[in-house]
Amino acid sequence: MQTSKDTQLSSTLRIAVTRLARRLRAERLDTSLSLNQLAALATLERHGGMSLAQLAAHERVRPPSMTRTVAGLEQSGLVTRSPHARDRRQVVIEINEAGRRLLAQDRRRREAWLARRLAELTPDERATLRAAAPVLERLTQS
Amino acid sequence: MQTSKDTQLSSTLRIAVTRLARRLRAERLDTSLSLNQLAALATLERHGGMSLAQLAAHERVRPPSMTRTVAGLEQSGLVTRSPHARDRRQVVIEINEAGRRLLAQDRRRREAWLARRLAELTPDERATLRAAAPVLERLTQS
DNA sequence: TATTGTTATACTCTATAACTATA
DNA sequence: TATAGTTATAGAGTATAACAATA
Repeated sequence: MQTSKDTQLSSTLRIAVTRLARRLRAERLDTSLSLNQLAALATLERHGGMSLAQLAAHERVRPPSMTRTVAGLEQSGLVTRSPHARDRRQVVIEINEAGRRLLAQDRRRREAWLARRLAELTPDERATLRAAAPVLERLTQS
Repeated sequence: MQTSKDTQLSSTLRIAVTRLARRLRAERLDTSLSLNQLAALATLERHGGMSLAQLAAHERVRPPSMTRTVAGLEQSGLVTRSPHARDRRQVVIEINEAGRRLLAQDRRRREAWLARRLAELTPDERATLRAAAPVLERLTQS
């Protein structure tokens, strides 16, 4: 019974989470930045400055691809590139203030969409989601 | 207060759902099919047979792109193409048994990963998610 | 004449291989 | 000699434009 219930929970949760993520993704206003550029920018914000190879590894792309992605971000004035203090082969890439502003804007837009959907729920349903949110977070950390 | 809490709920939920969806996406074994082919196949399973133009509209791509996507699916033996009964300009694309089996396999794999994560939670946490799953589903329908 | 689907062609994004500069 | 990053080039995947078949 427990097993059968969890199989069903896996299924329902997978479908709901996948669809909700797709809707959220579609809400980006962006237009000028590609999804990959946006993802790289978010990684730089979250983990701080890093070398091109490290950033490429984070995003699971090859260094040549990241070279182009970063070039675009730099041209848009969202990141800075500076030589590594000790190893002059390396380049340190960091998000700047404009980059942070853009990410904040993007998040606000998606969260505004979600907040409108949440407002259509009953208070009980919202309470259920408030309880579930930290559990969903834990799922992604294991 | 309510507003502030919901702002936070939007934020937490957005992050958790986005990350969980990314992990689930990464679990596909697939290898041979592209993500777009997989998505088109799932649409055919969910909505039944349809013309190429209808399928392209569903997947938000242009007809020439869908021509190629469907060609790959047909070559892999997962869909059938047959002329429309009345309008011979149209082609009806349908998923076949092999296509359904492949989708079921793919889902089982992702759900197995999720079930393992769920098994690591406490019974209370699982109960919380069971209550939340239908609410999350409602969110995507509004 | 309008519509469905395909073919021709170009653009974007990614990859591997070759190259430059540093270690 | 090995490593970090860039440049050269090729392979997916998508798009618009032009075309063939049918309505």
